[in-house]
Amino acid sequence: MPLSEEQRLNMKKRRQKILDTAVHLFATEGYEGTTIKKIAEAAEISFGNVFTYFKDKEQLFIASVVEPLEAISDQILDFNEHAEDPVAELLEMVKKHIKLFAGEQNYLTLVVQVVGQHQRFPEPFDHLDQFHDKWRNKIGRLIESGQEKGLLQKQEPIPVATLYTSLLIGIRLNNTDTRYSNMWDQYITPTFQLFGPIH
Amino acid sequence: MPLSEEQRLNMKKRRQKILDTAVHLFATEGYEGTTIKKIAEAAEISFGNVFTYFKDKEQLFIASVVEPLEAISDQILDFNEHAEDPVAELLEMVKKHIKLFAGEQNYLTLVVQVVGQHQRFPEPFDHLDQFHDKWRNKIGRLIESGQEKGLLQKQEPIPVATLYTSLLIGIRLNNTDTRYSNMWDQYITPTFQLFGPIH
Amino acid sequence: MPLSEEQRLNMKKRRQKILDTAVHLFATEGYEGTTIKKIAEAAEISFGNVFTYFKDKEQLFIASVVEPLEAISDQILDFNEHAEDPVAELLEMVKKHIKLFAGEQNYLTLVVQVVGQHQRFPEPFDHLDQFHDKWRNKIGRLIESGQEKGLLQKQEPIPVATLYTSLLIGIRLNNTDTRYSNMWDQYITPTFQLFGPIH
Amino acid sequence: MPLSEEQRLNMKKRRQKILDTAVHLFATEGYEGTTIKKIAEAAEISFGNVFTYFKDKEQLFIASVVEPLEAISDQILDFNEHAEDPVAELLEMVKKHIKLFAGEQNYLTLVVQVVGQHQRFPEPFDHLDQFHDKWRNKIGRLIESGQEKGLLQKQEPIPVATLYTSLLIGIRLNNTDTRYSNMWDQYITPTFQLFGPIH
DNA sequence: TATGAATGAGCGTTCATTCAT
DNA sequence: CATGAATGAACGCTCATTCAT
Repeated sequence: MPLSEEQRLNMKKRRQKILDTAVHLFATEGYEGTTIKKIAEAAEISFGNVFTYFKDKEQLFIASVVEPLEAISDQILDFNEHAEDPVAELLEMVKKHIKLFAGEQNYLTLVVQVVGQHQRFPEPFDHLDQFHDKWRNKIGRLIESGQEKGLLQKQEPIPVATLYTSLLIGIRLNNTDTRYSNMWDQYITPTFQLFGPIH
Repeated sequence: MPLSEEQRLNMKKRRQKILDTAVHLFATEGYEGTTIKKIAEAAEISFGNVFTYFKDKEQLFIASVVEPLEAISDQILDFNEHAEDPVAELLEMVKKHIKLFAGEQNYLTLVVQVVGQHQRFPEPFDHLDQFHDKWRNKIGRLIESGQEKGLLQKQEPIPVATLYTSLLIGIRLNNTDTRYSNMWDQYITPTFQLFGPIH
Repeated sequence: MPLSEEQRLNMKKRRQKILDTAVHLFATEGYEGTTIKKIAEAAEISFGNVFTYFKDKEQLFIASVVEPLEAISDQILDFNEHAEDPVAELLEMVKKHIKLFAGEQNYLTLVVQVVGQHQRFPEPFDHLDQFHDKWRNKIGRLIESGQEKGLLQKQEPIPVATLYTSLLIGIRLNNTDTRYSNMWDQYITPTFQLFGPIH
Repeated sequence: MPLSEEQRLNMKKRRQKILDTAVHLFATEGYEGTTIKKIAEAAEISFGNVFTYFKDKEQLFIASVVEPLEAISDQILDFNEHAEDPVAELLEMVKKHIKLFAGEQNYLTLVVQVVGQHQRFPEPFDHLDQFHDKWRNKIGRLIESGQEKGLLQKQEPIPVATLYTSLLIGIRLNNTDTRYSNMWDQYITPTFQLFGPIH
C-alpha cells in the first residue's frame, strides 16, 4: 500500500522539523548534551518516531551538519571569480559573507564544534573540509585575478584565502552575544584590507 | 605527621599530569566524550585517584580551561602599547601571536569549544571573556596610537582589534591538520594588513 | 496511539510488584542496604525499568512507606468512638489491632525504620506522623467516653492512647521471629489493662 | 618497645571517643549513611587511625551496639525479683525503666535499627536478644511472685513481661520529638496497669 | 508509520580498605 | 602509632536502542 501524497508531504515536513530541532540542540548543548528525548519533545513528535527518520543518533548528527551545508553553500559560493573588476567583486563578497555569517549563529556554532573536534566527528568534518577547499580555491582564483590586474598586492593567494575564511568563522565564534552585533558593518573595511588592495 | 617533601612534589607532578591529560582529551573528544576512566588511564593513575585532585569532572574541566590561561596570558599580552613606533610593534606582535597560536593547538581547541558553547560552560567562559576584553583593549590602544601618529588608516580601533583576535582563533580552528603548518609564516603579512598600515 | 487496555493492566501489576518487592527489601535490608539492582532482580524486571515507574530511589522509598499506609489506615481506624459500650469497643479494637499488627511484619518493620530515623526520612515520616495523630486522637476520644461513663479509671486519655500505639509497634518490633507467634492471643488481656477498666 | 602508661591511657580515651561518635552517627544516619570519614572528623582523629582501633566498619558497628549494652544492662536489671512486696518493686522498676529509656535516645535508636533489621545485623542482634531474654525472664519471675502472693491477676508471666519490654522500646520509638517529653511521668501509672495489680 | 515501555551498558561519584611514609 | 593518598568495586542514574503493540 503506497503512501498517499499527503502522507509523503507530512513525513517530509516532520523530518525537516526533527532536523531543525537537532541543529539547534546540537549547537547549543553539544552532542552528548543533546538527547533523543529532548529532540522529540522539542519537535513535538514521539520519542520512538525519531528513529523512523534517522537510523541512529550519529546519522542524525551527520545530517544536521551536512544538509544545511548544501543549503548554504550556494549562497557562500555566490560570487564571480571571473569578474571584470575583481576588487569590487571581492568587496561585495566580503559584505555578503559577513551578512550571511552574522545571521547564521546556530548552524555555524555546530560547524565550529565539528571542526574543533574533527577527530571525533570525521564523517561530517570531511564534508565541511571538502566544501572549505572548494570555497578557498574559488576565492584564491579571484585574488589571483586581482593581482594579475595589478589591483592587489602580490601575496600567495591560498594563504590569504585561508586567512579570510578563518577570519569569518573567528568573528562568528567571538561574537557570542549581541553586545557588538551592530559592529558587523564595521568589520567590512578592515576585513577587506586582508587582500591588500592598492589604492 | 605531614607529608614529606618528596610526596608533596610527587603529588604536584601527578596533578599536573592529570591536568595535561584532561586538556588534551577535552580538546579532542569534548566534555562528554571525555570520561574520567579515559583520563585516569591516559594519566596512568587509578580511577578514583582523579578525585583526590579534583572535586568532580566539572571542576577538572574548569581547571583545564583556566589554569593554562594563566600560564599563557602573559605571553599573549607581551607587547608595548606605548611603543615609539606602533606599527613596528604591531608587526612584531602579529609575529609573536601567530607563532604562539601555531604551537598551542591542544589548549586552543579547548578554548574554541568553551567559546563556541559558552551557554553550556558559563564559568570557564567568563574567565576567557575577561581575558579577551583585556587583550582586545590593549591592542586597541596600540592601534589608536598608530592612528594618531598618522601611520595607520583611521578605523574604529576596537572592532579592528576584535577582528584581529577573531582571525587568530579562526586560523587555529581552520588549520586542523598539518597540511598547512608551513603556511603560518605566510599569514603574517596579510594579517598585518588588517590594521591598515600606510606605506 | 495510546496503550492498550492489556498493557495498562500489565504496567499496573508491574508497578505493584516493584513496590511490594521494595517494601520487603527496605524493611529487611534498610535504605542503603537495598539497591535498585536487588529490587529489579527480585521483581524479575530489568534494572532500568524500575525508573519507568519511580523517578528515583527516594521516590520509591517514599511510595513504599506511604502507599501501604493508605491501604491499611482504614482498617486501623475501623472502630466506633461513639459506641454505646466504650469498654467492649476498646476490647474489640485491641483484638483487631493485635491481629492486624501480627500479620503485617514486613511493612511495619519499614515503618519502624522511618520512625526510628525520622531525621533521615522527613517526608515519609510526616505522613506516618499525621496518621498517628489522627489515630491517637480517635482512641483518646473513645477512652474519654469510657471514663465519663465511669467504666474506666480517670487517666489522661492522650498519654494512654500514646502508650497503646507504642505498645503495638513495640510488640511488632520485639517479635522478630516466629518463636512467640502463638503468643499474640495472650497479649490481648494485659494490653487491654492499659486502659484501666473497672471491674 | 612497650607503650608508656600515658600512651595507653590516651589510646583508651581515643578508642572511647571513636565509639561514642560512632554510636551517635550510626543512630542518626544509619549504617551506610555513616562513613568512616565522618566518624574520624567528628572524633577529631585522622581517617586512617580509626582502623588502628577497629578492624573494619562492621566491627566498629558491632562494638557500638554491644559495648554500651554492657554498660546499661546492669542498670536495667537493677530490681529485686525476690522482693517482699513484688507489686511495690514492680512500680519502682517501671519508674526506673521509664526514666532510663527517656534519657537514652541515642543508643536506643541504634538498638531499634538492629532489632528492626536483625537479618542484616545478626551478630549485634544476637547480643541484644540474649540480654532481652535475660531481662524478660527476670521480670517474669517477679510477676510470678506477685501472682503467687495474690497481688496480681493471673496471667502468663512471660507474655506480660514481653509486652512490658515492647512497651518501653515502643515509647522510645514513638516519642521522636520533645512535644511529649513532659509526658514521661504520665506513662508510669498506665504502664503499671499492664501487670494487672489487684486493688 | 507511530508509540513509549523495556533493556542494559556506561557514566560520574562514593567510600571501605590498604599501605607507604 | 598516625597519616592521608591510592585503589577499585559498587552504587544510582541516564539514555541510545529495540521492539511489541
